[in-house]
Amino acid sequence: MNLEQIAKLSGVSRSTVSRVINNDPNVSVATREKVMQVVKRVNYTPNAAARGLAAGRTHVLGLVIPMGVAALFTDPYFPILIQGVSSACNAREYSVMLWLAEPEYERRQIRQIMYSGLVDGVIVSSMLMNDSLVQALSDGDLPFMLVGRHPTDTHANYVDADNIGGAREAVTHLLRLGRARVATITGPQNMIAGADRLAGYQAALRDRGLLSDPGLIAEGDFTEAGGYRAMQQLLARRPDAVFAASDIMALGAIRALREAGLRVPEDVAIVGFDDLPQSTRAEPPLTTVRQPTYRLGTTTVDSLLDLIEYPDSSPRRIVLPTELVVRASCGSALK
Amino acid sequence: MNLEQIAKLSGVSRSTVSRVINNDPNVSVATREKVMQVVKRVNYTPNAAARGLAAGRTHVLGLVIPMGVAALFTDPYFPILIQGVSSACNAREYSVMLWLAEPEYERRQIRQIMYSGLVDGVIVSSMLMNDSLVQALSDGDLPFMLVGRHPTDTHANYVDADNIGGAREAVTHLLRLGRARVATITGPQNMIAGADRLAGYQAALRDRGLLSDPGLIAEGDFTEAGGYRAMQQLLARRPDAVFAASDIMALGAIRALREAGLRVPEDVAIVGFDDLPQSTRAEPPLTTVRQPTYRLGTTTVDSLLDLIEYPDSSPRRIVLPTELVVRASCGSALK
DNA sequence: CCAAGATGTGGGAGCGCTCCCAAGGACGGG
DNA sequence: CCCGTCCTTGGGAGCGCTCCCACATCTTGG
Repeated sequence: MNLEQIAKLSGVSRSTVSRVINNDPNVSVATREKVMQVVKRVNYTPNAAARGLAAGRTHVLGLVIPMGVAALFTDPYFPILIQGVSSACNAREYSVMLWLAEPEYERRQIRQIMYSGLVDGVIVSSMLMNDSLVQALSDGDLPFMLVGRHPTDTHANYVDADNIGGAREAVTHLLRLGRARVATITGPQNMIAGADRLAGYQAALRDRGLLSDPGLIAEGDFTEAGGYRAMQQLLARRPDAVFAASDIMALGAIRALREAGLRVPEDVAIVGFDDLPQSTRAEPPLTTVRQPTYRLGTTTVDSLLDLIEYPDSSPRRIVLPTELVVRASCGSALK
Repeated sequence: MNLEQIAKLSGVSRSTVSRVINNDPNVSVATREKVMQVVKRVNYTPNAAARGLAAGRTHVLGLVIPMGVAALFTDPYFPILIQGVSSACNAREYSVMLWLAEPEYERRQIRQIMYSGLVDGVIVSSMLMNDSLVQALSDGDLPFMLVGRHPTDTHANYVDADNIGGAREAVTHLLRLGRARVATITGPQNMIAGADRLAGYQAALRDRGLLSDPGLIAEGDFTEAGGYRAMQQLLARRPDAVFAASDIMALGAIRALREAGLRVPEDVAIVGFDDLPQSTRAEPPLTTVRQPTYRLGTTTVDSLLDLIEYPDSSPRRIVLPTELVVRASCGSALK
C-alpha cells in the first residue's frame, strides 16, 4: 500500500495525501478528514526507507554503547539508560538503532553509523577518555550527543550526571560524621566517570582544608572483585571510612572488611555510588549517591532532537544533579 | 558521495560499481580492483535508505522487548540477550532496531514494526501468554522469531531455553539429596517461563512417583520481595527444600528463612534459576540452573536470517539446554 | 469590479540505489 | 570465416516518498 493508492482511494493527489500524513497546515479540513479516513481504514503506514531517501530524515536515532568496558551489563546503568532513550524516542515518534560497539567491527560500524544515512543523529555513551568514534563524529557533520562529558573534546555536546558533585557530597557527609581517615576506591582512571568521582573526593577534602593522602586512594575497576581487592590494599592504612565509586565495589569492600573482622559502619563507614536495587537489601543497607540514569537518557534524546532541528544554536552541556541517599552503612544512625 | 560519483572516479558505470559493492561475481578482476580502490580512498558507504527502497532489503533486524513486565531490567537477562542479538548482527553485517514495547504506544509500534519497511525481520522476546504483537505478526507476513516458546501459536518459530528440563533437573537434584518436602516458588503463571518451570518441578516429582502438594507451591513474581513473601507463606508447611524459579526470588527466600531462624542449607535447601553474577557471592553461594541467554540471542538471529533467506522451509523450533550449577545452597556438601 | 494576495491542490523531478535487459567484445566450433 | 555463446559492461526504469513550482479557486480592498 503506497501513497499513490491512498490518493486514488480518497480521490485526491499523492501530494495532498503526503501533506495530510505530514500534518502540513495547507490542507482543508474536509480533505484532511477524507484522507485520514482512508488511511485509517487500510491501516496505511508510509515506507520509512522511501521517506528517508526523499526527505533526508529517517526519524531514527542511533544509540552507541561501548562493549569494551568489562562488567558492562552487570549493573543496570546501561539497561536503564537504554530505557530512557527508548521511551523518549517513543514519545517523539522516533525509533532507536542500537549499536553495541565491539572493537573488532569498529571501523565498519563507524562508517555505517556516520555515512549510511540510517540515522538522523547519534547518542554515544562515551565512557572512555579517547574514543575513535567520538573523534570521527567530531570531524563529521552528523548531529550527536554524548552521555557523559568528554574531557578533551570541548566542542562536543553532552548530558552528564554530576559525578564530581555527587562524590563531593558523599565524602563531605562522611567527614561531617567525624570520620578522619576517609579512603576512596576509585573507578578506572581512563573512564571519565571514574576520574570525576575521584576529583569529587579530592574536592571534598580540599573544602575542609585536608590534604589527600595517596595511600588512601586505591584504584578499582567497577567490579565486586575489584572493590574487594582495593579494600584489602587499603586495610593496612587503617581508614575509618571509604567512599567507593560504585555500589558494586562498595559491596566488595564490605566483604573484605568483614573478612578482616571489621564492622560496618562502626569501624569503617562506607558510601557507594549508583544506588543499585540490591543496595537497599545489602547488609548493612548502603548509603549511596543516586544518579538520574533514566533522565540522562530522556534528556539526551530531547537535546539531540533539538540539535537536529536547530543545528547552529549554542552548545548543549547539561549536568543533572545527583542525590545522596542515606542508609545505614555510613553510620549516620550511630550518632 | 554516491554510486554515480564513484563510477565517474573509477571510469566505469554505476551498475558496475553496484556489482562490486554487492560482490556480484560478474565483474572482471581488474575492474573490481579498480573500483575497490576508489571506494576505499573516498571511504564510500552506500546509502542504506536508497538500498532498502530499491532492493526491499534493509539489512536491519528489529528486536522487540516488552516493557510491561515489572522488574524488567533488574536482572541481566535482557541486557545479555540484547548483547547476543547485537553481536550476531554485527557479525552478519546487520544492524539492530530496538523497540521497548510500551503499552501506550502499542498500536503505533506494531504498525511501524510491520509495515514501515524498516526491518527485514523481527525478534520478539515473548514473555506473556498472549501478546497482541505476536498475534499481528502471525497474521502478517514479516519474518519473525520468538525468544521463548509460544504456547498457543503453534505456527510461530522460536528459540527457547529448556525451562522445563532445567527445573526438572534442579528438583531431581534436591530429591536425590534426600529432601522429602520440596516446595517451589514459581514465576508469574501468565509468563511462559514461569509456567514451564513449574511444569518441570511437577515432572520431577512425578518421575519419582510423588504427588505434588498444592500447599508447597507459592506464586512469586520474579522479584526479591516476591520471593521473600512466597517463602513466608511456605514456612507454615515446613518444607525442607525450595526450588525458586529465579535466583532473585531465591535470594528473597533465603532472607525470609534467615529471619525465621532457619539455616540454609541445613534446615532448608535452596536451588534457584538463572545464575546471576551475584549468586556466586550469595551467602551461601547459590545452586542454580544456568541458561544460555547469550546464545539464545545469537541463535535467534541466525535462525531469523535463515528464515528470511529461505522462507518456505520447515518450522524452526530450537530448545537450548540448561545446566545445573551446584554450589552450597542445595546442601550437596552436607552428605 | 478587478487586481492582488491568500488558500488549497496537482504533478514533475529527483533522492541513491537495484534489477533487468541489451549490447559489445572475445572466443571457439563447425 | 561466420555465427552462437559466454563474459562483462552500460543504461533505463522504478522503488515510494518529499519538495517545489504552477495553477485554480476564493477573498479582500480600493
